[in-house]
Amino acid sequence: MADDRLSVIFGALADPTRRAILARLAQGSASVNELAEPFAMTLPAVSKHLKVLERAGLISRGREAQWRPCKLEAEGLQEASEWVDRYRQFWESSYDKLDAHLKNLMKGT
Amino acid sequence: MADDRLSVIFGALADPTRRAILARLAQGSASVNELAEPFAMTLPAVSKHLKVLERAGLISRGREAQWRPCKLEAEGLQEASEWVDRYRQFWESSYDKLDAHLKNLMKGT
DNA sequence: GGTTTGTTTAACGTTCTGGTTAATTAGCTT
DNA sequence: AAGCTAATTAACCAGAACGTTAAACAAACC
Repeated sequence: MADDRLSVIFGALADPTRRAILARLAQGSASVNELAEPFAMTLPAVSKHLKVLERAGLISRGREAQWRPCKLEAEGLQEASEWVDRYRQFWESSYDKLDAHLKNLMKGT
Repeated sequence: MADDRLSVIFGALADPTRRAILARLAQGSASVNELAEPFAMTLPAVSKHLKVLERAGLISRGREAQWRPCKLEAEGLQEASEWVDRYRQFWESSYDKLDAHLKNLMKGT
């Protein structure tokens, strides 16, 4: 994967485990063990995912005794959103959207 | 990369060449050769990128004589946007945002 | 039918990813 | 100091990603 900001961010989002970690962190900070718990993989694997997320600016890691609490970070998400949003006008006016809308109308009657 | 919808979409976006192709297609359909022109890579490489984008539902490809015109497709972009938007409330209320806002105010005076 | 133009497929090499196990670091507890 | 718990690092492996060149396919053109 290329190492420019957006590639790193989207690359980080391109994994279901990492997206699940973000979803979990949206409800509040958690330790590595807590984050790892739902997954059928070893701790080092999760640790690597966290490093990827951190590099992408999607999480940050603190330090509290021997725990390394992770929290969701706005920066990366915001950058991703800003990029995608540049295309919003495109799909909002697209035929697909119109088509879906029409189908919905017909289903309703 | 995992093969679930979102991973495929974000994976496709995690490459500057592919994002550049999407940016180009936002201004209208183009043939493979036209799309390849700005890049310092061979045609087969571009062809592969297009296949990735197609698989992600970010573009579609038609057929016109020996040309294979590509056009931007709303579907994939929309899905990406919907996912990211679930976190919008998060970063919009974040300290970072507030901080940036305050800095802006101070810069303005 | 042969050539030219546009594009894809095949085969291959290198680097990156995502996982493993084993060893290590860091900090608390006794 | 020894031992426990939390987490990371190191070394390794299989498979995927991204590029190459060479060959094949498709459709127009002479």
